[in-house]
Amino acid sequence: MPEGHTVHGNARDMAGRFGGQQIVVGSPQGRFEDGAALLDGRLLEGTEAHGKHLFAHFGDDRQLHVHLGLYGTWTWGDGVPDPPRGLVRVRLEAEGGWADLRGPTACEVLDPTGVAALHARLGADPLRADADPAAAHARIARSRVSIGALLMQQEVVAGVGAVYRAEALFRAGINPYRAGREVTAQEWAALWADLVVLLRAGLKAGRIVTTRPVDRDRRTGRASRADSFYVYRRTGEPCRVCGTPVSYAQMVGRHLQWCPTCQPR
DNA sequence: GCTAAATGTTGAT
DNA sequence: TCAACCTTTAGCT
Repeated sequence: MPEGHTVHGNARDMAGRFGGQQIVVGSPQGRFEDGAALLDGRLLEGTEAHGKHLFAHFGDDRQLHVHLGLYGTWTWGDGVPDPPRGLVRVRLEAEGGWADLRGPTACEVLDPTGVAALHARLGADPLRADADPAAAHARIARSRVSIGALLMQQEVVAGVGAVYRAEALFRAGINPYRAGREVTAQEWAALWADLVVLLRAGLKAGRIVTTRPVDRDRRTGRASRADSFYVYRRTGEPCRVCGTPVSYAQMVGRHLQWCPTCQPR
């Protein structure tokens, strides 16, 4: 699931596999031929993620920027890759193996100006050491927009998507319709701290799990995929904490679930 | 094994 | 406001 934790994992994996090597860059699909030519044969100096955006540094003057969107995926492997199957936008090859990118929303080569502009419009990323949660709170504290909508704005908090939004608000006991300016500094501090915990756990596990271990096994005696969340995709099912049926609405064009008892208006 | 829906953003209309 | 992206996964049969 490509929320921020996925992209940070991509950056980590890409650096581990290709960092410091000369990369053969191609676009078997053909849609990125011009960009690939700008990177082909250059040294991959490092990678980073900011929210859901991946940056691969191919020298001082150019970076590969990728946003997976809803469908995009990276596939990795050792040795020599098979002939491309399906629509491979980008293929990277080096001694460290190969990587294929399919279905991204954004895939482009940026110069330092473009990179700076992109970072400038992205907000606090719970997985970055340089994140500025105070700046995020400054925006939230003067906004009449709901906290559920604000968490989805990448210029406020970078890396949170529909899953982390629903789950973090549940764990904080905050109703998603509450206006940003009605979230106290203390509540924001706790919410931010929890996002750091949740995204770090997601990065480590490779998938999103927000339920505490004690909450997982209580009923069935075993952990399952459905037990990974408190409310996300559990509309109408009993809240794991209080039993109230989980509510559903669309907010900012995305699914949102919450418990009307644990997260009162 | 098949179908429908999904984690998200961009660019066209 | 809507289509594109065109993969993965959950949920059926």
